[in-house]
Amino acid sequence: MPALDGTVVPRRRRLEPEARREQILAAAVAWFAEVGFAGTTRDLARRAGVTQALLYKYFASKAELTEAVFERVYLGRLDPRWLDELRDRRMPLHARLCRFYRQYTAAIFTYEWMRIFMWAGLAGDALNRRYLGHVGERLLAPMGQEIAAATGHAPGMEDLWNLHGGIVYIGIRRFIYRLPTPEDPGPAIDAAVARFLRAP
Amino acid sequence: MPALDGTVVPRRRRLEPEARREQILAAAVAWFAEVGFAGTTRDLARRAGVTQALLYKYFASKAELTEAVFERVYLGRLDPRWLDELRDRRMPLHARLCRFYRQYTAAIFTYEWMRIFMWAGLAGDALNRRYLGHVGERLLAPMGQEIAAATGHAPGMEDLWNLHGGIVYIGIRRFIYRLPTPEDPGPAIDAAVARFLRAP
DNA sequence: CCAGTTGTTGATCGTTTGATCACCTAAGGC
DNA sequence: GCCTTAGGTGATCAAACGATCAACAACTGG
Repeated sequence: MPALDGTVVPRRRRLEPEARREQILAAAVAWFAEVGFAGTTRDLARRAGVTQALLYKYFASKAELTEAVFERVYLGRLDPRWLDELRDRRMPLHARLCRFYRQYTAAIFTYEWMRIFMWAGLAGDALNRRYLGHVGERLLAPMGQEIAAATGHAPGMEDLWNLHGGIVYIGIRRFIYRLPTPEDPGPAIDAAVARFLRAP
Repeated sequence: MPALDGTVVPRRRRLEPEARREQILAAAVAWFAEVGFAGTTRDLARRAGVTQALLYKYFASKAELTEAVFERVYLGRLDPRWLDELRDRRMPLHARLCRFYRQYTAAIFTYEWMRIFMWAGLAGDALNRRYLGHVGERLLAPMGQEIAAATGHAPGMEDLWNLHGGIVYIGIRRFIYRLPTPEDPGPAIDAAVARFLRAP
């Protein structure tokens, strides 16, 4: 089909199934992050640049598509090396905590992750609670052990959640409430960690 | 209409418009808090114990109903006396901050408020940002002045948001993520305030 | 160049949604 | 008791929703 400028503009572009599925999934992540899982498949298809019917060639239902969005967003987000580095006592505790939270926030302070995590939390998704259970047991608890070993005083889990929440709240302010926040959360993280360690 | 047990069960109960509107609004707050504003008017009506058509005798549209839910949830939630008490220097700073955050969390740590606030935040509601702007300018900023006056060192706004976020995150864990938290947030608040004031 | 494969589409189905209507009936004044 | 008022209901509409299907057309191998 020749366009006005003479170039050929095919109305349909055939993609390999893998590429097309990836394109739809990426659009779904962005779309559901913005409007939540109540967003319609028609608007999603328009945003992805495909027809609504095509969605159902790659995902059997809307539920299966949202499931794929969950997996994409959650999977591989927590780097197992973080725990090893948290426990590497060759480095001062303060530096380890700052490094961890800079890495952690670099991983989750994205528009897609923060918002989909919050949508899923409100919807009562189980994956959400499992993720936070993992954070508490596999990250915060060991972190508490390191703090106890270095300072001689073991913080309670509620103290650790307070440290964690104060830092994560930066991302909530920015991506959920769309309030202005420092471009780089690093200094705020350092200050929060310093305050936390200064206390007995 | 006589029921099986002989008592008269009127199929329709007439209520004064004020009482009926209040009943619907209360049900709407609870319902939208649970499932978000994408919840259907039919399910809401069933929950309120009225017919769906009746909703539209008291609210012109679903948008007007959600607007009323917003007002109900937001309005009068911030007590102006809190600011006065924060500035009352006859009491030690530490005690003032603890008292404030105990009152503040007592006001907002409810299933309805926390969840509707989060739903509205994700939806991009303007009332949400206005509320948090108010918190920053009318509560956190004066709080910073009091801390500066008492300790000789003025905290930055980002530090204050960190204190605030760490405490609010208790409510987020409980009502948004449905994770177990201490029944009484008081001790955690005291500890967070103590840590914050101990730092220079 | 052509035929077969298959990625893609427009049209459409049944259901659910917000919203409206004519009609019904409970309650209060006489 | 009766009649007027007004709170409440069942039925229904148009639009939007998730999902399906036959038909189309872009690419591949020959």
